[in-house]
Amino acid sequence: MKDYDFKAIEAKWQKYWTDTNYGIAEDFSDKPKFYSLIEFPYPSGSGLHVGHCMMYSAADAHARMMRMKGYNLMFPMGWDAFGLPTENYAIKNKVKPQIVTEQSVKTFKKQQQSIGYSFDWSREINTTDPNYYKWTQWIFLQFYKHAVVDGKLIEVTDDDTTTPRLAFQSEMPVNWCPSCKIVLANEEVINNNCERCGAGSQKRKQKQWMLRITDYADRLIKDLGTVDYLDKIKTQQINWIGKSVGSNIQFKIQNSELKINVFTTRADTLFGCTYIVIAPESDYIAMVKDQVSNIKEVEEYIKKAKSKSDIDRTDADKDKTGVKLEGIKAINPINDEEVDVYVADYVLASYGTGAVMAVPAHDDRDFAFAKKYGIEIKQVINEKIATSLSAPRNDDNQAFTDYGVLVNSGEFSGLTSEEAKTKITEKLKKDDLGDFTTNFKLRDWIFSRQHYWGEPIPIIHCDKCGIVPVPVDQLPVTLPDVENYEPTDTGESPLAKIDSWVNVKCPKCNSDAHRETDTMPNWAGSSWYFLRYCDPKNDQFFTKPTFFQPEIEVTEKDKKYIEEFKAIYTDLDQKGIKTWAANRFMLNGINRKVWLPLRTISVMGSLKDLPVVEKYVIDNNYKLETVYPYGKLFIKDDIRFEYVTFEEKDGKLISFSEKGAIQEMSKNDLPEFPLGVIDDFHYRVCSPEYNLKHYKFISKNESETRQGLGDEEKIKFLEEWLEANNSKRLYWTPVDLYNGGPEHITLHLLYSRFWHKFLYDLGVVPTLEPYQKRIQHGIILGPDGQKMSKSKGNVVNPDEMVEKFGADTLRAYMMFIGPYDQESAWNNAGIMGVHRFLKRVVANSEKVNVTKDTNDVLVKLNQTVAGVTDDLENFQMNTVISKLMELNNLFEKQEKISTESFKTFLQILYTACPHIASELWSEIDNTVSIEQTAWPVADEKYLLTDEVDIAVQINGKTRQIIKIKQNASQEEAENLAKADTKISELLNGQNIKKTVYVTGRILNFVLQ
RNA sequence: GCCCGGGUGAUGGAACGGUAGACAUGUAGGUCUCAAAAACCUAUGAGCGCAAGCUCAUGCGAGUUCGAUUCUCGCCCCGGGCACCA
Repeated sequence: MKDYDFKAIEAKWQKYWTDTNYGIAEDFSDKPKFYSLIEFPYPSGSGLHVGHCMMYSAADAHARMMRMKGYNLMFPMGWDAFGLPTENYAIKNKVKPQIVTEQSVKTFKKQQQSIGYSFDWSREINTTDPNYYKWTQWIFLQFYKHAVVDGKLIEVTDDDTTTPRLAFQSEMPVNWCPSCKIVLANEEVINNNCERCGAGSQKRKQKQWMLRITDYADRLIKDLGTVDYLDKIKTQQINWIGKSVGSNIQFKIQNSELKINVFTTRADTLFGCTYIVIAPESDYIAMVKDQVSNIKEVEEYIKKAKSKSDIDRTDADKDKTGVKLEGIKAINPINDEEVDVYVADYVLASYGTGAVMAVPAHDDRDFAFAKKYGIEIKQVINEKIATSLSAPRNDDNQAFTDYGVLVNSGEFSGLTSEEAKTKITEKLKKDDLGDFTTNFKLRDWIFSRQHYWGEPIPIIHCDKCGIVPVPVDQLPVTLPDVENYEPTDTGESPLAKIDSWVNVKCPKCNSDAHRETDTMPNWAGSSWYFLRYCDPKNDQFFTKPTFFQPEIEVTEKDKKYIEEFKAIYTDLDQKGIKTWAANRFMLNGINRKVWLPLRTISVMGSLKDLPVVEKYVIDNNYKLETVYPYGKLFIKDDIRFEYVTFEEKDGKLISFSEKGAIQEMSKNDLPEFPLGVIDDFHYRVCSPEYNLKHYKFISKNESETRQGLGDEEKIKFLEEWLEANNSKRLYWTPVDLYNGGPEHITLHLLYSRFWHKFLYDLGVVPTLEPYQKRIQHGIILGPDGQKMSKSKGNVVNPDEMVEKFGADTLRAYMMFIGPYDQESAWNNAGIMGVHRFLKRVVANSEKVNVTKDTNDVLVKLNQTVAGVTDDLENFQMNTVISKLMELNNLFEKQEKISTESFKTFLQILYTACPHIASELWSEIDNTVSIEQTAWPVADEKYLLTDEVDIAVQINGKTRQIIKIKQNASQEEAENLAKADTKISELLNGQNIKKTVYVTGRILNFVLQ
């Protein structure tokens, strides 16, 4: 029997892939592009984790299939190498972090290559490479040089000190980790402890660089509607941003000019307000100080509150405390009632206005506080159902926090909460005592770190000129060599000690100045790395052109169409009908595919008077008729559009491609869009202006000077432009599939989406969102079901597994271990089973011969091809392997296996186990190597077999299995079933009330 | 408290509303061996039965259906995220 010498086989094929440049993606290929991105690792000294292997193995299998399917696939790898562990190692061992990083990268790369992942090594990037971080710094400078004003990105001149820049310095109470000696971002503080080392964090005030992510908060929520992420991921992002729509309401302070501004989402409860509360840190305290008679007591309380740790402050269960401000009263602007003012630490200074109106009857927190301090509880909302029994419920021991109908609210009594929120705020607005407003939980991003191993912030401080950005042509600002990497106790970065680096001349006035010594957090480099892969060696990466951004203007005509489509889609929604369409834009052969809801195309078509969707036939059996002339490009405003619509035929979606060829699509290929009523946002996505904005690739100046040109000339201009060196980025983006860990779905994903939107506004990236689709892998636990950790001694080392069982076994086991997105525990017996499977494959290869397979084998083979293709596309990796095992088990039972069948089996096995599949293939066929072959397609003929087993049921219970022609009629089936002795006995003499027959599945006799 | 997931044999897990438990592990018995390992074969949800077969089984309780692991409602438990965010 043949030996399975995996070591020799794997070495041989890994060398072959390197020699033949397998995995290197081609820029501007004629093939359709597919950008498959996996999160790049932090190269730690301890080497690759099996969790990495899980993601790489699955993504590599998918990538290899996509290449065989004819895609020009980019599957790059790089290193997110700035960060604390490296710095800490450097401090401890007195080694340069650069050296530590280099060694770790070497280890990682060697490990990845030993498992045979087909990364495009020609695009390898490293965030610590000055040629890389030059552009991280460039982006930072753009943040500094720009501001969002009235929803539009504008440039800010260097001497402008008033416009709120997107990167700015601020004296901030920051989270200080006394152990790491570092300022932590809010997001890095978990339960008041440092996310890295677990030490308790402290509050400190320090000047920090900040990024104004809050200016993008709304768009970060809205644009989630255009991408294909799991609901779970979308909700988590939405919750994190925490948008809250409400009102600001002003309470005048009696005998004073001062007004206290409060934020509330429940303006409808304003009549029930019996006191107001301000946060201990609030600036209002200083403003009212002189009028407060018990100011000593108040200051004492504030001091105490500030000294409490966040964990005590934010524990919702703890007893509420506070102090009344004696001597002052606030005036409720809706009814001019006097209410007391309290200071209490259950109100946060950092959210809203730092002050709230308290309505104890309708808010749990206010209720608890009012009970404790004996404050009046005034009922103003009744439950809708209980309107007739208008008895107040002041004695209950909880607040009624739902919406209802207003009572005791003057002219507003009888309104619903929803109505009253608007009406009350409108009235206040008239009196200049309130307005509608929106708040976010998301805070601006603290972007400074006081460490060595990060990108230097490219800023120079000059005594005369103030903050001066480093001129772009002087980038990168590189890290100097340092003797000692320890951060200073003053909270400054170790860079501050390097005089030769710090002291520079001001680029503006040439007088003495000094460099910013803070560095960036390690979220910086990872916020745009996927762009660099597209064009990793370009030293003019983010330069011209700036894209023209037209104003979005809604015309009367547009409004009419919005109404029209609102009606249509509301109707479709109510019927529970879902619609999809793909919209593909062709630009000089560059294929940009955007999946959009059908209505998008409709709206676009209508607005531009294009007959895309002309007729709807809406009845019980929904049918959509498209009359768009398929295959024809048309040109509008510099853009070549091409529509691809889908039609449902015989339960399958048929797409009409540009060449007029009909291509079948699986429904799974298309994301489902929730069909809600079109709002302003959907309109914007749908509007042609929006899409123009998306795909306009010429500079504003160019556009203005070229307005007189004909379409042909414009296209020519575009073609020329695309040949310019920036176009690789446009060719590859957006990322079609982004694969990563669950731990990154709030921070990294949010940050990189924010950067991308900013870059989009700058006009240097062509898409609104960086990632079209995001999936995530589950975590691999140790054999004991615990999280793997060195201290628990349950770490599985991938090197050992490769040594013991081979790379193919490890890869296949990583796919087989469990559902891709769920956590799974490592099982040593499990990997043995997979290894056994591969040994059996090798054994079966000896039975390959010129022979004809039985129908059973051909049926199973084709089912496997169809099933595995589907599973790989959906990352259902565990069933990919089990289906291969099933087929192999069937092969085992055969005397001989035909060459053709075995070759097909090897092609699909190749995705998971490329080494052994390549080897066995080369033994059978030396004319072409396996990775050059086209992905097999299941033969329909074998998917529908002549004979099938169907279940015969009586009253829904299976009583017999009979063999029957696949497409037998109900009559034939019934006769055959009744001829069966068991069935006939059971049916004997009984009345058949009804018969249900599902072709090829079941036959059910209902008796009685 | 709020928002997402998820509950199926001894175990990891499969099942377009249509034969529940594929595939793998484990266990038991067997073949081969002086013996063991490896490999291979057989059995393996529970209960009843000599057998044919029957009954019960997908967290619990209802509902829709000829038929529910799958859809709907209520409840219980587990995991993840957010959490005094007004």
